[in-house]
Amino acid sequence: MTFALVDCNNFFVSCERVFNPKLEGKPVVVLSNNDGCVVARSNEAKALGVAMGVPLFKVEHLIERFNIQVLSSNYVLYASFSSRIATCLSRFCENIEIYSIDEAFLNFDTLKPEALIEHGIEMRNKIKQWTGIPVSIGFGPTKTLAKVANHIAKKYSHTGVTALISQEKREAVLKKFPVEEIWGIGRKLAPKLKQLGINTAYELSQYAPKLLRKTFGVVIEKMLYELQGVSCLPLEEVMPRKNIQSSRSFGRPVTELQELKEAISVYAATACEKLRGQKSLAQGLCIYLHTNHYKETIAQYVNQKMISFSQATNDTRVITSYAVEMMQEIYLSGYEYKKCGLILLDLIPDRLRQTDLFSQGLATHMPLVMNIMDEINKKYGRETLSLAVTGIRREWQMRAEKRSPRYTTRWDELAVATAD
DNA sequence: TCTGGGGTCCTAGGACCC
DNA sequence: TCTGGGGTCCTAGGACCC
Repeated sequence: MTFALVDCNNFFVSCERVFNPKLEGKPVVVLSNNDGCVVARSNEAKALGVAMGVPLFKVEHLIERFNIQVLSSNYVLYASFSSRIATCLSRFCENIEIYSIDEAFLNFDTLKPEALIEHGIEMRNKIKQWTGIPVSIGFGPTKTLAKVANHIAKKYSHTGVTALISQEKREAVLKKFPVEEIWGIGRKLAPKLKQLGINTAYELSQYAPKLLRKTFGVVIEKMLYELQGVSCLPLEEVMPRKNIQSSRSFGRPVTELQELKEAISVYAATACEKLRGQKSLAQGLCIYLHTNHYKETIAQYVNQKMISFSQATNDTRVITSYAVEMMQEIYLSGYEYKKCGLILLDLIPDRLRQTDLFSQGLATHMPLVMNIMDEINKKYGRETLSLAVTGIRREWQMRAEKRSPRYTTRWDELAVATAD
């Protein structure tokens, strides 16, 4: 087996730079929703000590002192770059797993090991040329080793491409690779492994598999084999979601039921659009709301409610009306709410649609109305059509004060070429 | 003042059954 | 009174990822 992992460098920052070249060479960070945390950093910002995931207010001093450029996140723009990159990749390989917005695994079993690096460099150059986004590429006999290779490529390689195929090279690299940097070893597991004397990826790969499984479970056992070059994690090309969640923190504390109903309706519309996009139906729905648990001085309230539908659906109107009703049931007045959200549960393919015995006429029309709504929104921009219950003023909506224009998906926000 | 959002998989424990 | 053992299904919670 030969896997490649293609990973975009500082993805969100790179997207911003494509349309705003003045950001090139400068320290730049991109913020999470609500402008809360740092979720992407340019190399320059990393070098200044801005940590991943840090709340903005904690690095305010660095931003001021070093004049770091700060941007709100623009997910519509990033998603559009992501799909362009996926299109490029499909020119090089038929078997692709889109792992996240900025990463993809590719299968290259048919390519000779000697040819990998050259092939990688060509892919990298083409992606840069066609989309403007720099990527790093790692090759390995397993997904975990491709991840390690990608890490090495990003950190040490001039070409941005690394292959870890031969036994000797793999061992040499793993002996210097800290155990906490392995894909799947997080903040809790790393100290436990170190207590057992496992400090490097190599030491993990040489541990007794059965003992490891007993202490940490099957996930870590698979990791051990993956590090040895035995593939346990297959390429998963199509991954329809099993649940779809939509939620946001509010831009300000929310106390009124009316606003919560608006918010949950907006999230329902987003989630249902995704649901139809992956051609699924939901069989259940969970909604939740809570106050700000970081604020110890205010009264706290957390609640959720879950239901199963009698008939699987992807109709925004049906799901919204359930969501609004459920919100009414779990809402209590007198609290300052920070966030609410909704999860569509137990998704199944929509070809399994069961028409209800008692509502045949209506049921057959429902998909059509939703399809038309999706088409219109796709053509004329998000929320050209929406349900009235989602509200107009939406004062509760999150902050995004420094967002760049949606250059690639809105006619009115296209980039403009000027002569200055 | 200011602390994201959306996922996956695994496991332990309870309820229930034979 | 005996209070075993194995199986399934469900759920909540933990850990991790980007």
